[in-house]
Amino acid sequence: MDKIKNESSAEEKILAAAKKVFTSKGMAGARMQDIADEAGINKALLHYYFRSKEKLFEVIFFEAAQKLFPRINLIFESNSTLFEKIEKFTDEYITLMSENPYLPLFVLNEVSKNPEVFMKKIWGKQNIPQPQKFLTQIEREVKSGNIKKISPLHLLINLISMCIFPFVAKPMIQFTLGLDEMQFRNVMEQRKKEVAKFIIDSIKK
Amino acid sequence: MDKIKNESSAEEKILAAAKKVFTSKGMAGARMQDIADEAGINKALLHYYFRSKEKLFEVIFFEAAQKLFPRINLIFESNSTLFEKIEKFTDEYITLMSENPYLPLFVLNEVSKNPEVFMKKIWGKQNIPQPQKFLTQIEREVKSGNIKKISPLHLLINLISMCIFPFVAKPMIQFTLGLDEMQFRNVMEQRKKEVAKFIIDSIKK
DNA sequence: GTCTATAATTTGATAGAC
DNA sequence: GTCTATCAAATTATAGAC
Repeated sequence: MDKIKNESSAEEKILAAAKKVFTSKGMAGARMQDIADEAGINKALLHYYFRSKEKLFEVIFFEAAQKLFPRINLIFESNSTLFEKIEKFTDEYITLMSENPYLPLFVLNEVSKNPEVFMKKIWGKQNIPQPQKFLTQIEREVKSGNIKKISPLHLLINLISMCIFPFVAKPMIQFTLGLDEMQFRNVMEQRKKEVAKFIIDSIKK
Repeated sequence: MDKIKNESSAEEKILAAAKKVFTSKGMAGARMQDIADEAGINKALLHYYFRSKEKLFEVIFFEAAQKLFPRINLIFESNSTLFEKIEKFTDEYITLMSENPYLPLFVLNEVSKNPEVFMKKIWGKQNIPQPQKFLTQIEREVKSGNIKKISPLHLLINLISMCIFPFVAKPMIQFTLGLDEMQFRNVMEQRKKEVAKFIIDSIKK
């Protein structure tokens, strides 16, 4: 129970190192030796705590996937108004991505390399995003004439695209626009409001 | 999946096979044996035509990268009006991505794993996207009061995000929205007009 | 040019001392 | 729990026959 807080345990060091190596190199590109070096421990110790590379990867991947997805539901299923949901989503989601910039590309890439496994293991439970309520709400707002006529599906895709893509294309954006780390962070900070404003401007009457 | 034609030369068969394997598994995950099998030839022949795995990868990667990027410039640097450029960009770009759905994730992923090499080798020449003209055009339209006040930078990021992201997140979107291949294609076809309309609705006065 | 066989290297995983 | 040493399998690359 009484752990010295400054020193993390071997298991914690391994998990932190594995997260760093897997998210930057991917499952196929990561080396157990890289993770051991990064954790400052021996390679054999990885197998002592986590049976295999695949087991270790799954721990990191599922933690990442759950960070990326389920929070969407909390917003979609709340009782806020449409505009409130849009503002809340952009703010919270871009905040989350800013804290884990490598996460979206890592998860999307691994998912696309193994869609079947992804579906079964991650969303076999209760984590499936249920955008239906959000889609229905948009349709209702359109029909009641509160917003312009727009496809709920495309509005949803637009919202998510504008929040996540900048992190997927981070190195590309930084290079083409000549942004250093701090400038990139600032631009993402601005987007929390800019994206919501952009969307609302497009759909409000 | 495309069958590799019997009458094409060995080199062509290898390139087609390498494209398929590399874009689906990435550099680290691809196996020379996979490529040889896919091409219907022997593994040694890969090394006869292309010295090493890395050389073969570079051919595929640079071809893919050039398909993804330089066409942007043609639109950005044309003399069309802002609205025309937006409509042209969404239409042409989504068409291009629909023809190569695996390309964006492949390129973005490999770029992020090696940003330095990417910068030097791909854009050391004349292929660097020059969005400056487009950004200036937006600023001019804002100042002259033709469109709403908006950050040119964020408008550019929004435009590209909405065009490319759906292909990066293709498996995720298909699963959460329950779309088969044909339905996904149809949704992307709709987006050619929907995205342009969405943007123009947001910025027009 | 294309193949079979094999070398050389990398890498995930284990054995066993402490 | 942690280490060193080592195995076994996978994988890139080459040699040499045809």
